[in-house]
Amino acid sequence: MRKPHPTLTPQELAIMKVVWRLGTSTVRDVHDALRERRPIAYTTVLTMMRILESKGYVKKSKGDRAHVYRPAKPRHLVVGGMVREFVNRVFDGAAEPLLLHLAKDARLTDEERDELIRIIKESE
Amino acid sequence: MRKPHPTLTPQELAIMKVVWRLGTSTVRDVHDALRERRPIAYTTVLTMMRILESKGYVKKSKGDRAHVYRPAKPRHLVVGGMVREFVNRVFDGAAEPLLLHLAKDARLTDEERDELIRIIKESE
DNA sequence: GTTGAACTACTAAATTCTTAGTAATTAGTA
DNA sequence: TACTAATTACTAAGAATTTAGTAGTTCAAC
Repeated sequence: MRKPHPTLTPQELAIMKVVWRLGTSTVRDVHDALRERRPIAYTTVLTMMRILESKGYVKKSKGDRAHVYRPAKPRHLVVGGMVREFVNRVFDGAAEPLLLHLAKDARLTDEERDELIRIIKESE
Repeated sequence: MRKPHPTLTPQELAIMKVVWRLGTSTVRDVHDALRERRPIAYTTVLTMMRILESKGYVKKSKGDRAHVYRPAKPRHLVVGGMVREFVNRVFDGAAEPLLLHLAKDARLTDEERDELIRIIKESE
């Protein structure tokens, strides 16, 4: 009746950000990292890791004591998919309006502006 | 326990796209427009319109026969909010990585590229 | 070897989102 | 007036998402 989220749900993403940052992590590592920002139960993180594993976003291997997780898909690929999904859903697939929108009110440094212009010119 | 969607849910957005496009519409108008793309029940649209009204995205007024709806918030404002939420959630608030990502694989025409560069230069 | 801490598997419940049905109302028409 | 078509209000239910508890296992230390 209702479609599953086509990419990462908000909480899945929050977990994956930590997994990508740490490279290799146990549930405890991820739990510790998340708890710095908000209260969350250990078993909640465990459940999310299990879901992420079943969806193919992380891989689990036998560690010394606890299981060791590592990302199964590189960050840029997954985030790229999320960007594409967003552009499709909100802008009907047209990236340009979003680019314009961002370019207008993003606070960019001179260096960032230069780099961006360079990349745009290269992209033809 | 679970947070409500901070902006428009996917189906709310699909409805709002029609409402923004038509400017003034009845439930039937929106239903007809949506049905061109996918099967959906009249009462489903009705329910969504009621939700959108309660959330303040559309306004209802007495029409000749059916209620007449019109957008309560301009498209660019709502979409802007969605972009901001996305940037916050996925890129921790930094617009630049998203801009770079889009600039790299957006298929832009020469005109679009020029316009974009002009806007970036103006934005300092 | 027993105890305790850490960890996992399994289960479950609250909430949101999506979809739609049923009954009631309204207005036009035979 | 009685019937019909359109519309609305109310209700509901299934799937997805998020959160976490309970029971059981494993490993290390005493």
